[in-house]
Amino acid sequence: MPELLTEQEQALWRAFAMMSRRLAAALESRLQREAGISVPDFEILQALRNTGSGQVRAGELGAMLSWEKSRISHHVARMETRGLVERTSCEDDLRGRWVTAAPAGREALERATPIYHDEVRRSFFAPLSRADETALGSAAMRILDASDAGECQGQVEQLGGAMPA
Amino acid sequence: MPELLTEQEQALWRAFAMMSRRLAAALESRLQREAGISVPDFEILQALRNTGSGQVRAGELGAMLSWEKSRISHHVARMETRGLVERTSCEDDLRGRWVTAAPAGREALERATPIYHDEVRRSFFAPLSRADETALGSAAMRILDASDAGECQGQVEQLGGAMPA
DNA sequence: AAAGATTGAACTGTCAATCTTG
DNA sequence: CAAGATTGACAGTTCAATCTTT
Repeated sequence: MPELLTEQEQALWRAFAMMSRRLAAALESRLQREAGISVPDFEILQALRNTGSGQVRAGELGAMLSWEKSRISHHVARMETRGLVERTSCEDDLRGRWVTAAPAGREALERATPIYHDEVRRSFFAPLSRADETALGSAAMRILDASDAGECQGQVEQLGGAMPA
Repeated sequence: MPELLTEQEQALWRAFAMMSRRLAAALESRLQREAGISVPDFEILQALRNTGSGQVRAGELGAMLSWEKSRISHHVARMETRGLVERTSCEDDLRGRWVTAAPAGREALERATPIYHDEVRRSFFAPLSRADETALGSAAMRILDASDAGECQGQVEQLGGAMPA
């Protein structure tokens, strides 16, 4: 195992890691400043909207986002105190909980969506050529495939069908 | 600004974000499990070693890692209680603090280094072709350049000179 | 007053323990 | 006991306030 990375490889890895952190931070601060919500808030609200009924059980929400169940619970509880979502008990299975977007949550999502898309476009897509995009897509697919190895169903296939040619 | 991303673009961005999170999580859990330290711990210890004298002032450490000063202070304090680093006052400028690696910190770094490199090789480089590497490097450079716009001196040039052809 | 650093409060995410229902 | 979810304790991070030295 003592095969260390070359200088070139270390430089590439550091650049990749820094790019990732930078992009995440830019998105976070812009969403927070201009829409008053965090990226995790946004992801929850988006997942709720992507559900036809607008009602999702906490566990399923966790599966959609690949979050731990306790993270879902804590985060949804915090969002409820801020009036962004509501929680109600299931009738048919009293262990479960329905999570729904509150009016304020829907408004926040509407405000946040164009900002989110704009920031991704500016900081991620704008500097990339079409060739860069294609290459990034294939790289992401391979790395995710390798890390999957049997878990995390379907999140990768989604990209496979939608890749830029 | 209401120019939303296409489905393809959203899929690419999601894949990229998931890849980043997955890689960071894999590295974190492996380092924690097999070497008993976190990635931030590792970064601090690495930065201390990369300094010839083994002595760095807290502020400079923050500059090396692009961390906030309070983050450095909190993290180094925690590492000190675990016996990984030591802090001493500067003689010439009593406002400053020297940070040095303690013996346990140097041992942890030695243990962690091959694990860190191995994990980066396995989860990041192994799935990539040479073409993927080159493309990722150019993409990272462009995105970092765009986000820099005057700040963060020299972290990008480092890659420019060391890119895989 | 400015620079270097520490501190405390607030928030996020993780792990293990717990509670309730099936 | 297993499944669905909540809770509490803890580490990491940020922000603003503070303290000391220049």
